[in-house]
Amino acid sequence: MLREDVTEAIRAATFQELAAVGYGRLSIEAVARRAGVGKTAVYRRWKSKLPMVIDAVSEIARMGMPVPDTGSLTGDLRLLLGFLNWALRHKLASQIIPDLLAEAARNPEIAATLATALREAQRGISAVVLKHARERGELAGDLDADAALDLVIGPLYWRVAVVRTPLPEGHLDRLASASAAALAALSGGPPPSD
Amino acid sequence: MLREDVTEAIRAATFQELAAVGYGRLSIEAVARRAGVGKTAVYRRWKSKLPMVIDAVSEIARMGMPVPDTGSLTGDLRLLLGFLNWALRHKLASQIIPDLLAEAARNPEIAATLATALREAQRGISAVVLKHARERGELAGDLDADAALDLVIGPLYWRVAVVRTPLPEGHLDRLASASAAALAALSGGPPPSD
DNA sequence: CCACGACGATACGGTTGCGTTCCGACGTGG
DNA sequence: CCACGTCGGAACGCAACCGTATCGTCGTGG
Repeated sequence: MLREDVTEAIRAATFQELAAVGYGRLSIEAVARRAGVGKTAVYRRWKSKLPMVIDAVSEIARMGMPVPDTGSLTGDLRLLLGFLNWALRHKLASQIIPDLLAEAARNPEIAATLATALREAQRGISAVVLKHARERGELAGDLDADAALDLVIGPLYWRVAVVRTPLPEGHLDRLASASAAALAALSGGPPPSD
Repeated sequence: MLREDVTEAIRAATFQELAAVGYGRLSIEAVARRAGVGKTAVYRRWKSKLPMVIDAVSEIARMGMPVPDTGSLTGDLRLLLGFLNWALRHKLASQIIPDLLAEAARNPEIAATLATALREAQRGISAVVLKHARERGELAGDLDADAALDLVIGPLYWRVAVVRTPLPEGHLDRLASASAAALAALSGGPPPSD
């Protein structure tokens, strides 16, 4: 009974509004205005702005990250970093993600949504990549998966979404091999002797 | 002529309000209310909320990060990470910093303030630590200082300020040695052979 | 062909914050 | 002792947004 094209227009407007003013300042009036619909259409779908935003985010978060399998840990990491860089550089995402992550510190529902939408997917991929590396003998077995994820994602997120400085040529390649070395050191240090 | 205790009360209230509702929702009325002063006292000092926030942030950002010199790269990194962890875990800072960093993507003045307040200090310390490590022969000479900073700060910031998961016992120690390995790999890879 | 329901538009009263103005109280310096 | 400027408090008109209600329109299913 609800028209899907209207729903989609509202979702798109929600993203643009989130990027423009952030969750804190986001107003349903502005979303409806931008979507070219009446406020009625919005309130008919969601009770307030929180479920509206959560729905929009959940919708987009089904974009699956590809699971890399290049044959080497450094190569897998390079693909992951490339994808992450591509996603974070998209204009809307680079504004919205840090904003929602900051808001998640105040809002448990947003935190839960982002946790399932972003981090669970990351975790699954990370587990596969690490398992392959272990099978190849590139890593020892006793690796903390969370810490490994920090070491791979942290530097690029910090650079792209926080510092927002352009990446020099070849940066992702160097980052991938540096992260591989960090993982090796973390896993007990078989290849690098320290 | 302006009473300094009032100014300080407003600054403190600004931080608490920033942590509670974020920059987007921060209102001068709420700050004055929380500080127990009249709106007059605020407008007498700053023209609007942007200069008020910038002044408060600039004020607090004079907290110098200590320059570590433990005799080893891993030890220096461990001290840096310990300080960063301590700062980021403070209740107000952990809410305010991600919020302002997200807002900085929209607001050049906030971006500039944070850049000088946070990143210039980091950069100076990073330069000293890397110089020491080079003199000790722990790193090769051709190291990109920005990339090095990403590798050290990124994982911890991601974990503490974004994921917000408790750090297990010994995590900072492992992170410090893993980061040292990453820096070695990045600098051309003399100690770890790759 | 008709009833139903979603649609955009408009208006409503209520709340919040803006930035300004005026007030009486206080305290400090001349 | 008096003038000045800051203080907290209150009120102002204005704007934005809330959530709800009420229109007439339009497309679809019965």
